[in-house]
Amino acid sequence: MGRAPCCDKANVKKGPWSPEEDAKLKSYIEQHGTGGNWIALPQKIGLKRCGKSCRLRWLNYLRPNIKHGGFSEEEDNIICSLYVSIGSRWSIIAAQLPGRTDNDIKNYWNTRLKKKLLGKQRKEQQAQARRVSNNQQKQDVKRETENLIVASEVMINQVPYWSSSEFSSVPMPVTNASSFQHYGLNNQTSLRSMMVNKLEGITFSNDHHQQPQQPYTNGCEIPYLQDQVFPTMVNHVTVVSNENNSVTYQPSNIFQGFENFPSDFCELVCVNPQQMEGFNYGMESMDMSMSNGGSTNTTSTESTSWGEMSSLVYSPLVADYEGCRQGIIAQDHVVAFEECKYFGMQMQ
DNA sequence: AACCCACGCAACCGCAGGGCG
DNA sequence: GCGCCCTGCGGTTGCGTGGGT
Repeated sequence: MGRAPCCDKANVKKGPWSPEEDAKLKSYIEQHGTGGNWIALPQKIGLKRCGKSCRLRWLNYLRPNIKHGGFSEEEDNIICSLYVSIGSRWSIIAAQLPGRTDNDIKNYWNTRLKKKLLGKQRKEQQAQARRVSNNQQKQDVKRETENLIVASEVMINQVPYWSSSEFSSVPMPVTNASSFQHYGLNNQTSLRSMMVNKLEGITFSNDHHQQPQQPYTNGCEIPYLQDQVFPTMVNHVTVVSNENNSVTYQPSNIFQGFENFPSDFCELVCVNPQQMEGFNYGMESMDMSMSNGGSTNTTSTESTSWGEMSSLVYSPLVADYEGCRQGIIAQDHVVAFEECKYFGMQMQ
């Protein structure tokens, strides 16, 4: 017993649409609308097409104000930043790009942007491999590799770090994809306003070398960056004991709920973990800490200043891409990404 | 000129989720 | 609560085309 077909496949034409079919469909919908029933539409028009096919044709091609090809640098930026933020949620990404369809963006990403970014990433890796020639750097690589192994094991086992007994008593912040829907964050404007609202009362510091404890309105504190090895997707929450014995919680894993987060990124993390440094909390103007493998140990002598981190404001994968770098600077096209990170911290 | 291959794009397929009886 | 129907979405496929040999 399979699912009933949506149409009589024997009497349905498949393949490319002819100009006549396009004209029929377009004129009918412009005059009568879809009637809320795509399945019945082709019969009304006299088209031997599946209703789903009609819908697709209309949405992706015949609909007014559709743009095809010729993606601008600005659109590239938006796509990159949103992909980093939410993954392959093409319909959401398309909603931020007037005149673009999810199918178009998906194709554009798969055929161009992905290759472009991965190509740059590989070049970076090769260049870095050449740079790693002195002993100190070799030691760094060894250390980071060890951390990668630990992180990779966790990722492979898919055991959320917060499920460990170590964190069992810690109220874990949760952010997931549905959070966006819950807050009606279906467009950039609402995302932005949401962010603005949430940021009220928060003081930002541009001097990342200071050690302020920026109080949050919800009582959460943002500790000074004390140590940093390399953050990974599994390395997002730390309990930090401060000098005054108060406890602060670090931001959450922003990918919770994004189980299908792009494999490209997993690949990149595994291949070149250090490249992912700063990926998660690279908010340029917020003091947020990185910590070591989710450990509560904050006594490491290794440290990375926010001055360094600010150069990794964004996923290096994307940051490698000049267009996206510009987008970061402009701060206009990374709203969703920042909010993903921000919600990871705020929605506790 | 013929063939091969890679690429880009349009379209298809299957699944998930919501609405409704 | 259950099942059916429909829509929407994301992944995948297949065809057309252009460049290289």
